Order: sequence, then structure tokens, then C-alpha cells
Amino acid sequence: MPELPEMETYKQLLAPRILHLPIEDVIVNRAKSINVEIDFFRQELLHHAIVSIERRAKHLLFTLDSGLVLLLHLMLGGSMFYGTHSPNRSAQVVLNFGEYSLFFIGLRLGYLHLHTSSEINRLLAKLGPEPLNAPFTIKQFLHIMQGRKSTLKATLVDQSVISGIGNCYSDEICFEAGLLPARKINTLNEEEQSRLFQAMRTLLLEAIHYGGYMDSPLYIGDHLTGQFDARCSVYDREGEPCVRCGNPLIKDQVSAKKCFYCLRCQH
DNA sequence: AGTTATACCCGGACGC
DNA sequence: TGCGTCCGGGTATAAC
Repeated sequence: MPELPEMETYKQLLAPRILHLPIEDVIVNRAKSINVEIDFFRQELLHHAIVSIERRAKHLLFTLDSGLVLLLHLMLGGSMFYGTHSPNRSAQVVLNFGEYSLFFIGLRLGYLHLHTSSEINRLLAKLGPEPLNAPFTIKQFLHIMQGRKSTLKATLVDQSVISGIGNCYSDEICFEAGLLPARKINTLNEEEQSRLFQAMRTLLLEAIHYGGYMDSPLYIGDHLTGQFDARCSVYDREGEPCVRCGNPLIKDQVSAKKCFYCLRCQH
């Protein structure tokens, strides 16, 4: 499922392609994917343009020239494609920009909702800090971790603690930090907490650099998206040899989440 | 504050 | 191959 690095990649690849282009057609094939009447949705988008794309946690925010905002969450299995035709499955929502269209695909629990900016602020108010934003320092990280009793796994994927990390990157971060996902936060010493902070930054930055781990390209000729998959160390690699020690990787359940790790390299 | 359960949704994996 | 069944997984919400 798309997490912070995947959404960041979408943002970076999409912005130079669609910003300021008038939306020439809007197709909604699945009413449940949006939050307003289809006619109203079309009316507010047709002949308008997207003037900025921002990422907040796992959401993308497309701001229109009217000030209204499209809030996208891909949840599980959602993706986007920019081209002349939908790549495989039929798209739930399509925005046409003339020659090319942006296809929103696989929106099941995912959505593309239209909101005013004040609604957006209210909806996203409970999200924790962005792990890569400049103000997020080791000091703030230690403060956030202070007194927490739950597992590393549960904490990393909790969007109200730190935003944007999901099941894949939480496992990768734990591996990078040499810490077991089942460890309780309050058992981490200061050196381990520092390692966790560094691992989180390093891993997310590297994942963004390599276009995330999801494999479907945004457009024909997109060779960036998904390159990080080859660099994932543990996620979905049950039984494969650990890249560090060769021991078979373990699949487990931690805090009700599927979870992968190396028993020899993580403590 | 934490944990657990439930609903949401349907493509795809699995069983026969 | 084909048809039926059921699972997964992020999030919101409720209950304990």
C-alpha cells in the first residue's frame, strides 16, 4: 500500500505534468469514491486547474484555482496512472487534461474527496508530525517517544504519533535500526532511540530517492517508481536470507500487524 | 493511553 | 478452466 515515499514520488512526478492545465473532462465511474454529488464534483472541477500538489502523511492534496482541495487517500491497492488510456483495470475517477488523463485506479477504501481548505485542516488535524520536515528533530522525536508503552510496530504505524509510515516502511525502519518490531518503546535506551530516529530518516529519504517500493509506473517511460522494492530488506520476504547475516527472515504478527524481521540482526 | 473489535471494500488468492 | 469463498489491510470509531 502506498505510504509516504510512494505519495511523495507521485507528487514529484505529477506536478510538472498537470499543474495549471485546465481540466477538460471529469469522469466518475464509482460514486462512492467521491464525497459529493457527481454533478457538483464535475461542476467544481471542469475548466478549473490544479495549482499545487502537497503531500500530508499518506494523503495528496490537489488545490484548485478556486481554493477547493481534492483530498486523495489511496488506502490499500489504490494507484494512479497518467496517460492516454487506463492501463488495466477501469478507473474509478478520471481527470482529463486534453491529450492525457489522470486515472485513479483501485479505489476501494481509497477516495478522492472535495473539501474547502478549512475542512481539510479539520480532517487532518489529528495527524502527527511529518518525519522528514525540518522542525522534526531528534529532540522532538525523543519527546514524542517519551512515556510510550506500546510496541515499536504499533507506534511507527500510528498516524497520530508520526505520520506517513505504514506496514512496509515500519518493518524496514526496524531492520535498519537493528530493533525488533515487538520491542516496547519504553524499553529502548537513548542510543536505541537515536538509532531509530536516524533509521527512520535514512530509510524514508532513500525510499523517496528510489521512487518507493510499489511497482506500477505513473506513466509510460516512468523508470523511477518502484525502484526501492529491490532495496527492501525484510518486507514480504519471509524465509529469504537476511541481507546482512543470511539467516532466514521471520514472518510474525505484532500488535495485530503482519510483520517481517531478522532474529539475528534485530534485538 | 493502550488494546481489541468492527465496518468499510473488492481484487485476487485459494480450494475444489 | 471455472466457480464459489474468504482474506487483507488503513482508518475511523466504539468499547473496555
